[in-house]
Amino acid sequence: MKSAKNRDGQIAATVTRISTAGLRVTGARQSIIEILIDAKTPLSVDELEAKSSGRFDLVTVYRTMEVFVDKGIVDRILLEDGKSLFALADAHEHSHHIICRECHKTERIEFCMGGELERYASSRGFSNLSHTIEVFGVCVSCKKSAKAELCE
Amino acid sequence: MKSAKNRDGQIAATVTRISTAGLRVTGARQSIIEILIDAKTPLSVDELEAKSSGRFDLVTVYRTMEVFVDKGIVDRILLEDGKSLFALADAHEHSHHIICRECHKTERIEFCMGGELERYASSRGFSNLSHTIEVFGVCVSCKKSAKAELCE
DNA sequence: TTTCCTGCAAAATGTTTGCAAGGCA
DNA sequence: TGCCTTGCAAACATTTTGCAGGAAA
Repeated sequence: MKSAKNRDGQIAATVTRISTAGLRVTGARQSIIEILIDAKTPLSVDELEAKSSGRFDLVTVYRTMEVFVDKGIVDRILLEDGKSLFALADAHEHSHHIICRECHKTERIEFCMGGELERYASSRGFSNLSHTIEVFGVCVSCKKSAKAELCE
Repeated sequence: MKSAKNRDGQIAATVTRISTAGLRVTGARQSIIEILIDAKTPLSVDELEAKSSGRFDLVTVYRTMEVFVDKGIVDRILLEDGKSLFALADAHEHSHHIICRECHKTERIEFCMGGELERYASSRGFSNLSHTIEVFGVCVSCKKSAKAELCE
Protein backbone atom coordinates (compact mmCIF):
# COMPACT_ATOMS: atom_id res chain seq x y z
CA MET A 1 0.00 0.00 0.00
CA LYS A 2 1.98 2.89 -1.29
CA SER A 3 -0.06 5.72 0.10
CA ALA A 4 -0.03 4.36 3.62
CA LYS A 5 3.69 3.98 3.40
CA ASN A 6 3.97 7.57 2.28
CA ARG A 7 1.76 8.64 5.11
CA ASP A 8 3.89 6.86 7.67
CA GLY A 9 7.00 8.19 6.05
CA GLN A 10 5.63 11.69 6.17
CA ILE A 11 4.74 11.33 9.81
CA ALA A 12 8.15 9.95 10.66
CA ALA A 13 9.92 12.68 8.75
CA THR A 14 7.94 15.37 10.49
CA VAL A 15 8.50 13.85 13.90
CA THR A 16 12.19 13.97 13.16
CA ARG A 17 11.95 17.59 12.18
CA ILE A 18 10.18 18.40 15.42
CA SER A 19 12.77 16.79 17.55
CA THR A 20 15.63 18.19 15.48
CA ALA A 21 14.17 21.61 16.10
CA GLY A 22 14.65 21.00 19.79
CA LEU A 23 10.97 20.52 20.48
CA ARG A 24 9.29 17.67 22.28
CA VAL A 25 7.34 15.08 20.39
CA THR A 26 4.11 15.07 22.34
CA GLY A 27 0.83 13.35 21.72
CA ALA A 28 -0.90 16.56 20.79
CA ARG A 29 1.77 17.43 18.28
CA GLN A 30 1.67 14.01 16.68
CA SER A 31 -2.10 14.16 16.40
CA ILE A 32 -1.93 17.59 14.83
CA ILE A 33 0.55 16.36 12.26
CA GLU A 34 -1.55 13.37 11.36
CA ILE A 35 -4.62 15.52 10.93
CA LEU A 36 -2.70 17.90 8.72
CA ILE A 37 -1.41 15.05 6.58
CA ASP A 38 -4.78 13.38 6.24
CA ALA A 39 -6.63 16.57 5.46
CA LYS A 40 -4.59 17.08 2.27
CA THR A 41 -5.74 20.67 2.39
CA PRO A 42 -4.63 23.47 4.70
CA LEU A 43 -6.67 23.87 7.89
CA SER A 44 -7.53 26.72 10.20
CA VAL A 45 -6.98 26.54 13.95
CA ASP A 46 -10.58 25.73 14.64
CA GLU A 47 -10.77 23.14 11.90
CA LEU A 48 -7.81 21.46 13.52
CA GLU A 49 -9.45 21.60 16.90
CA ALA A 50 -12.70 20.29 15.45
CA LYS A 51 -10.91 17.25 14.08
CA SER A 52 -9.11 16.58 17.33
CA SER A 53 -11.92 14.55 18.97
CA GLY A 54 -10.81 16.04 22.24
CA ARG A 55 -7.22 14.89 21.91
CA PHE A 56 -6.02 18.46 22.29
CA ASP A 57 -7.26 21.89 23.10
CA LEU A 58 -7.74 24.94 20.89
CA VAL A 59 -5.13 26.80 22.89
CA THR A 60 -2.66 24.06 22.13
CA VAL A 61 -3.35 24.49 18.45
CA TYR A 62 -2.56 28.18 18.63
CA ARG A 63 0.63 27.57 20.53
CA THR A 64 1.70 24.66 18.37
CA MET A 65 1.09 26.50 15.13
CA GLU A 66 3.11 29.41 16.38
CA VAL A 67 6.11 27.23 17.16
CA PHE A 68 5.78 25.11 14.05
CA VAL A 69 5.58 28.11 11.74
CA ASP A 70 8.55 29.57 13.52
CA LYS A 71 10.56 26.40 13.00
CA GLY A 72 9.43 26.03 9.42
CA ILE A 73 7.56 22.80 10.09
CA VAL A 74 4.28 24.17 8.84
CA ASP A 75 3.44 26.98 6.42
CA ARG A 76 0.98 29.68 7.25
CA ILE A 77 -1.28 30.54 4.32
CA LEU A 78 -2.93 33.91 4.57
CA LEU A 79 -6.40 34.16 3.11
CA GLU A 80 -7.76 37.29 1.52
CA ASP A 81 -9.66 38.15 4.68
CA GLY A 82 -6.61 37.91 6.91
CA LYS A 83 -7.42 34.53 8.40
CA SER A 84 -4.81 31.88 8.18
CA LEU A 85 -4.59 28.24 7.30
CA PHE A 86 -1.81 25.83 8.08
CA ALA A 87 -0.25 23.05 6.07
CA LEU A 88 2.74 20.84 6.53
CA ALA A 89 5.70 22.58 4.95
CA ASP A 90 7.68 20.97 2.24
CA ALA A 91 10.96 20.09 3.85
CA HIS A 92 13.09 21.97 1.40
CA GLU A 93 11.12 23.96 -1.10
CA HIS A 94 9.94 27.47 -0.81
CA SER A 95 6.71 27.71 -2.72
CA HIS A 96 3.41 29.46 -3.11
CA HIS A 97 -0.15 28.33 -3.61
CA ILE A 98 -3.35 28.47 -5.52
CA ILE A 99 -6.15 28.27 -3.00
CA CYS A 100 -9.80 27.53 -3.59
CA ARG A 101 -11.92 30.15 -1.87
CA GLU A 102 -14.67 27.64 -1.17
CA CYS A 103 -13.02 24.43 -0.04
CA HIS A 104 -9.44 25.60 0.53
CA LYS A 105 -8.09 22.94 -1.74
CA THR A 106 -4.57 24.04 -2.47
CA GLU A 107 -2.03 23.45 -5.17
CA ARG A 108 1.57 24.41 -5.07
CA ILE A 109 2.79 26.88 -7.61
CA GLU A 110 6.02 25.58 -8.93
CA PHE A 111 7.63 28.82 -9.86
CA CYS A 112 8.40 31.70 -7.57
CA MET A 113 9.48 35.13 -8.73
CA GLY A 114 10.18 36.27 -5.22
CA GLY A 115 13.81 36.63 -6.07
CA GLU A 116 13.11 39.35 -8.59
CA LEU A 117 10.80 41.10 -6.20
CA GLU A 118 13.29 41.04 -3.39
CA ARG A 119 16.09 42.19 -5.63
CA TYR A 120 13.97 45.14 -6.59
CA ALA A 121 13.05 45.88 -2.98
CA SER A 122 16.68 45.63 -2.07
CA SER A 123 17.59 48.18 -4.73
CA ARG A 124 15.07 50.50 -3.12
CA GLY A 125 16.90 50.27 0.18
CA PHE A 126 14.84 47.62 1.96
CA SER A 127 16.57 44.87 3.90
CA ASN A 128 15.51 41.79 5.81
CA LEU A 129 13.12 40.81 3.08
CA SER A 130 10.32 38.32 2.80
CA HIS A 131 7.34 38.06 0.54
CA THR A 132 3.89 36.58 0.19
CA ILE A 133 2.39 35.44 -3.08
CA GLU A 134 -0.93 33.66 -3.21
CA VAL A 135 -3.48 33.08 -5.91
CA PHE A 136 -7.15 32.66 -5.04
CA GLY A 137 -9.84 31.16 -7.16
CA VAL A 138 -12.61 28.62 -7.29
CA CYS A 139 -11.58 25.07 -8.07
CA VAL A 140 -13.27 22.85 -10.62
CA SER A 141 -15.39 20.87 -8.22
CA CYS A 142 -16.60 23.90 -6.29
CA LYS A 143 -17.49 25.60 -9.53
CA LYS A 144 -19.46 22.57 -10.59
CA SER A 145 -21.44 22.41 -7.38
CA ALA A 146 -22.16 26.13 -7.54
CA LYS A 147 -23.50 25.66 -11.04
CA ALA A 148 -25.54 22.64 -10.02
CA GLU A 149 -27.09 24.68 -7.24
CA LEU A 150 -28.07 27.43 -9.63
CA CYS A 151 -29.71 24.98 -12.02
CA GLU A 152 -31.68 23.06 -9.46
CA MET B 1 2.02 75.43 -4.13
CA LYS B 2 2.13 72.31 -6.16
CA SER B 3 1.73 69.76 -3.43
CA ALA B 4 -1.32 71.45 -1.98
CA LYS B 5 -2.86 71.51 -5.39
CA ASN B 6 -2.20 67.83 -5.80
CA ARG B 7 -3.72 67.18 -2.43
CA ASP B 8 -6.88 69.07 -3.33
CA GLY B 9 -6.97 67.38 -6.66
CA GLN B 10 -6.65 64.00 -5.04
CA ILE B 11 -9.42 64.80 -2.60
CA ALA B 12 -11.68 66.02 -5.35
CA ALA B 13 -11.00 62.99 -7.49
CA THR B 14 -11.75 60.64 -4.67
CA VAL B 15 -14.93 62.46 -3.72
CA THR B 16 -16.02 62.02 -7.31
CA ARG B 17 -15.27 58.33 -7.16
CA ILE B 18 -17.31 57.99 -4.01
CA SER B 19 -20.33 59.61 -5.48
CA THR B 20 -19.93 57.82 -8.79
CA ALA B 21 -19.97 54.59 -6.83
CA GLY B 22 -23.42 55.54 -5.61
CA LEU B 23 -22.25 56.36 -2.10
CA ARG B 24 -22.90 59.50 -0.14
CA VAL B 25 -20.16 61.99 0.44
CA THR B 26 -20.37 62.44 4.17
CA GLY B 27 -18.17 64.31 6.58
CA ALA B 28 -16.71 61.14 8.03
CA ARG B 29 -15.82 59.84 4.61
CA GLN B 30 -14.15 63.06 3.58
CA SER B 31 -12.13 63.14 6.78
CA ILE B 32 -11.03 59.58 6.27
CA ILE B 33 -9.87 60.35 2.77
CA GLU B 34 -7.92 63.38 3.87
CA ILE B 35 -6.22 61.42 6.61
CA LEU B 36 -5.31 58.70 4.16
CA ILE B 37 -3.86 61.22 1.72
CA ASP B 38 -1.89 63.08 4.34
CA ALA B 39 -0.51 59.95 5.95
CA LYS B 40 1.30 59.01 2.75
CA THR B 41 1.55 55.53 4.22
CA PRO B 42 -1.18 52.90 4.63
CA LEU B 43 -3.05 52.97 7.91
CA SER B 44 -4.85 50.44 10.06
CA VAL B 45 -8.40 50.96 11.28
CA ASP B 46 -7.27 52.08 14.68
CA GLU B 47 -4.61 54.39 13.31
CA LEU B 48 -7.34 56.01 11.27
CA GLU B 49 -9.55 56.34 14.29
CA ALA B 50 -6.68 57.72 16.34
CA LYS B 51 -6.14 60.47 13.80
CA SER B 52 -9.81 61.34 13.63
CA SER B 53 -9.82 63.70 16.62
CA GLY B 54 -13.30 62.50 17.35
CA ARG B 55 -14.63 63.35 13.91
CA PHE B 56 -15.73 59.76 13.42
CA ASP B 57 -16.05 56.52 15.27
CA LEU B 58 -14.05 53.32 15.02
CA VAL B 59 -17.14 51.49 13.84
CA THR B 60 -17.47 53.96 11.02
CA VAL B 61 -13.92 53.20 9.96
CA TYR B 62 -14.68 49.50 9.76
CA ARG B 63 -17.82 50.07 7.77
CA THR B 64 -16.27 52.65 5.51
CA MET B 65 -13.23 50.55 4.74
CA GLU B 66 -15.46 47.65 3.87
CA VAL B 67 -17.42 49.69 1.36
CA PHE B 68 -14.40 51.50 -0.03
CA VAL B 69 -12.46 48.31 -0.60
CA ASP B 70 -15.52 46.84 -2.22
CA LYS B 71 -15.81 49.78 -4.58
CA GLY B 72 -12.10 49.87 -5.30
CA ILE B 73 -11.64 53.28 -3.69
CA VAL B 74 -9.06 52.00 -1.23
CA ASP B 75 -6.70 49.04 -1.31
CA ARG B 76 -6.42 46.62 1.53
CA ILE B 77 -2.83 45.63 2.25
CA LEU B 78 -2.45 42.42 4.20
CA LEU B 79 0.45 42.25 6.59
CA GLU B 80 2.29 39.06 7.41
CA ASP B 81 0.36 38.67 10.62
CA GLY B 82 -3.02 38.93 8.94
CA LYS B 83 -3.76 42.49 9.97
CA SER B 84 -4.67 44.94 7.29
CA LEU B 85 -3.77 48.43 6.30
CA PHE B 86 -5.62 50.71 3.95
CA ALA B 87 -4.41 53.14 1.34
CA LEU B 88 -6.11 55.19 -1.31
CA ALA B 89 -6.22 53.09 -4.45
CA ASP B 90 -4.69 54.27 -7.62
CA ALA B 91 -7.57 55.09 -9.87
CA HIS B 92 -6.51 52.83 -12.67
CA GLU B 93 -3.48 50.79 -11.86
CA HIS B 94 -3.34 47.40 -10.32
CA SER B 95 -0.15 47.20 -8.29
CA HIS B 96 1.63 45.65 -5.38
CA HIS B 97 3.80 46.94 -2.59
CA ILE B 98 6.99 46.82 -0.64
CA ILE B 99 6.07 47.48 2.96
CA CYS B 100 8.33 48.38 5.83
CA ARG B 101 7.64 46.13 8.78
CA GLU B 102 8.45 48.88 11.25
CA CYS B 103 6.88 52.08 9.96
CA HIS B 104 4.65 50.73 7.19
CA LYS B 105 6.19 53.03 4.67
CA THR B 106 5.12 51.62 1.36
CA GLU B 107 6.37 51.77 -2.19
CA ARG B 108 4.55 50.57 -5.20
CA ILE B 109 6.06 47.75 -7.16
CA GLU B 110 5.84 48.66 -10.77
CA PHE B 111 5.74 45.23 -12.26
CA CYS B 112 3.16 42.57 -11.59
CA MET B 113 3.45 38.98 -12.69
CA GLY B 114 -0.06 38.23 -11.58
CA GLY B 115 -1.02 37.55 -15.16
CA GLU B 116 1.34 34.60 -15.40
CA LEU B 117 0.19 33.28 -12.06
CA GLU B 118 -3.44 33.51 -12.98
CA ARG B 119 -2.84 31.94 -16.36
CA TYR B 120 -1.22 29.03 -14.61
CA ALA B 121 -4.03 28.77 -12.07
CA SER B 122 -6.50 28.88 -14.88
CA SER B 123 -4.75 26.00 -16.63
CA ARG B 124 -5.16 24.05 -13.41
CA GLY B 125 -8.91 24.52 -13.53
CA PHE B 126 -9.33 27.47 -11.20
CA SER B 127 -11.66 30.30 -12.12
CA ASN B 128 -12.65 33.62 -10.65
CA LEU B 129 -9.08 34.46 -9.89
CA SER B 130 -7.35 37.06 -7.82
CA HIS B 131 -3.96 37.26 -6.24
CA THR B 132 -1.94 38.91 -3.52
CA ILE B 133 1.72 39.78 -3.82
CA GLU B 134 3.48 41.75 -1.14
CA VAL B 135 7.09 42.20 -0.19
CA PHE B 136 8.06 42.97 3.41
CA GLY B 137 11.29 44.41 4.65
CA VAL B 138 12.84 47.12 6.74
CA CYS B 139 13.27 50.49 5.08
CA VAL B 140 16.44 52.55 5.16
CA SER B 141 15.42 54.92 7.90
CA CYS B 142 14.08 52.21 10.20
CA LYS B 143 17.24 50.24 9.71
CA LYS B 144 19.28 53.29 10.64
CA SER B 145 17.37 53.92 13.81
CA ALA B 146 17.62 50.26 14.79
CA LYS B 147 21.36 50.47 14.35
CA ALA B 148 21.57 53.71 16.29
CA GLU B 149 19.67 52.10 19.14
CA LEU B 150 22.09 49.19 19.24
CA CYS B 151 25.10 51.47 19.37
CA GLU B 152 23.84 53.78 22.05
C1' DT C 1 14.64 15.18 37.71
C1' DT C 2 14.28 19.06 35.02
C1' DT C 3 12.21 21.51 31.64
C1' DC C 4 8.80 21.74 28.35
C1' DC C 5 3.74 21.21 27.21
C1' DT C 6 -0.96 21.19 28.09
C1' DG C 7 -5.66 22.27 29.68
C1' DC C 8 -8.67 25.22 31.91
C1' DA C 9 -10.38 29.58 33.02
C1' DA C 10 -10.17 34.25 32.27
C1' DA C 11 -8.51 38.38 30.22
C1' DA C 12 -7.50 41.06 26.39
C1' DT C 13 -8.27 42.17 21.46
C1' DG C 14 -10.52 42.81 17.50
C1' DT C 15 -14.80 42.89 14.76
C1' DT C 16 -19.70 42.90 13.96
C1' DT C 17 -24.64 44.07 14.89
C1' DG C 18 -29.01 46.49 16.34
C1' DC C 19 -31.21 50.44 16.73
C1' DA C 20 -32.48 55.21 17.01
C1' DA C 21 -30.98 59.79 15.60
C1' DG C 22 -29.04 62.67 12.12
C1' DG C 23 -27.42 64.03 7.52
C1' DC C 24 -27.10 63.80 2.46
C1' DA C 25 -29.31 63.81 -2.01
C1' DT D 1 -38.86 63.43 2.11
C1' DG D 2 -36.60 59.01 1.96
C1' DC D 3 -32.82 56.36 2.31
C1' DC D 4 -28.07 56.09 3.60
C1' DT D 5 -24.73 56.78 7.47
C1' DT D 6 -23.42 57.29 11.98
C1' DG D 7 -22.59 56.65 16.99
C1' DC D 8 -23.24 54.20 20.95
C1' DA D 9 -23.71 50.08 23.43
C1' DA D 10 -23.52 45.46 23.48
C1' DA D 11 -22.86 41.06 21.41
C1' DC D 12 -19.53 38.08 19.26
C1' DA D 13 -15.41 36.13 17.73
C1' DT D 14 -10.64 35.51 18.02
C1' DT D 15 -6.31 35.29 20.29
C1' DT D 16 -3.41 35.63 24.35
C1' DT D 17 -2.05 34.88 29.23
C1' DG D 18 -1.47 32.82 33.95
C1' DC D 19 -1.02 29.05 36.42
C1' DA D 20 -0.81 24.38 38.17
C1' DG D 21 -0.59 19.59 36.89
C1' DG D 22 1.37 16.16 33.65
C1' DA D 23 4.52 14.33 30.29
C1' DA D 24 8.85 14.02 27.46
C1' DA D 25 13.87 13.60 27.58
